[in-house]
Amino acid sequence: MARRGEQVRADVLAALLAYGRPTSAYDLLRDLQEAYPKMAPPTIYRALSALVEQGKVHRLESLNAFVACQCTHHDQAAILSICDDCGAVEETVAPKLLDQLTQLTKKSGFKAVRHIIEIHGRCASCGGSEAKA
Amino acid sequence: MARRGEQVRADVLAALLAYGRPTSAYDLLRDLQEAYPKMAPPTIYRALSALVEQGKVHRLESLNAFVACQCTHHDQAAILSICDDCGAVEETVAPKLLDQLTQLTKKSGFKAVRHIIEIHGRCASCGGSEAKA
DNA sequence: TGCGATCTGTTATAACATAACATAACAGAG
DNA sequence: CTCTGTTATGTTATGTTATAACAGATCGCA
Repeated sequence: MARRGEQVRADVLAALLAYGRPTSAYDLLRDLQEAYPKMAPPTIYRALSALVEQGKVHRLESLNAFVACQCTHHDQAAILSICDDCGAVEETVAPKLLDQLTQLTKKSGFKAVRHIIEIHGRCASCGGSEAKA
Repeated sequence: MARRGEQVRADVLAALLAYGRPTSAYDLLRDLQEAYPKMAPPTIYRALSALVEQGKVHRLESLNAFVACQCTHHDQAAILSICDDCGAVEETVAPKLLDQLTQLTKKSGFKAVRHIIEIHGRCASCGGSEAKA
C-alpha cells in the first residue's frame, strides 16, 4: 500500500494536465475511479494538497478548483488570470508586485505568508481586451 | 412578504458587524434563525450576494466566509489581509497596484474584471512583522 | 520479533452552495 | 377594483466541496 500514494499523485497530476483547465476535486475523483474504483474523496484531497505544496498544482480559491501549474515550477505565488468565459487560466509572475503587496500590509505590522491573487475577466480568445463578445 | 428582504439584509449585515471577523454563511444562518426560525440557506445567500454587490460585505474566497466592509464604501477591489491566527481581516486599498495587475494581464490580451487579492499571514497583535509567536 | 511512527484506505459526516419550484406582493391594464 | 404579469421571497430538496476519525498496512529500528 505504501507507494500507492505517489502513483495516485502522478495520476492526479496527469488528469489535471489532460484537462488543461480548472477542475474540481470531484471531477478528478470520477476520472481516477476508472483506475481505482473504490477511491474516496480524502485520497484525492491528500494528493492535491501534496501537489499544491510541491508547487505542481494551483488551487483556485475563487472556483474551488485545481489547475496544473503551467510554468516550470517557480516558488513564488502566481498571479492567476481566469477567463470566466472559457475557463482558461494563465499564470503570471511578478515578484515586485508581490513585494509591494507585502510592504503595503506590513505598514500595519502584518506579516504576509501566502498571497492569493486571482483575476477574473476574459481572455484574448474570448474577446478580452477589445470589445465584448 | 415584500420588504422582508431588506430587513433580512440589514440583519445579516448587523450580525456580520457584530462578529467583526470572517463568518460563514451557516453561522449567520444560525444567528438569524433566532429571529426567523424557518430561514433556509438560500435566504442567507441571497442577502449576502446583495450585500456583496453593494460593497457592504466582502467575500473571502479562501475561507468561504464573509466579512463586513470596514471602510467607508470604496468601489474598488480591496486587498484583504487575513490573520491565520486570530482571524482578523484588514482592508487596504491600492489603486495603483490594481492597475499594475490589470496592465500585467492585459499584455496577453486579458481583460480584468474582478480582482481577488487575499493575503494570509499574521497580524501585528499575533506577532506579525517581528518574531514567530 | 515487537514496537512505534507514518502513510494510506475507508466510512461517515460536516460544511458550503444552489437548483427548482411554490407563494406572496405589487404595479399597471382594463 | 380585480385581473394578470412580473418580480421578490420562501421552501424543499439536493448537489457540491471538504474533512474528521478511525482502521489497516508498511517500514525502520531496537
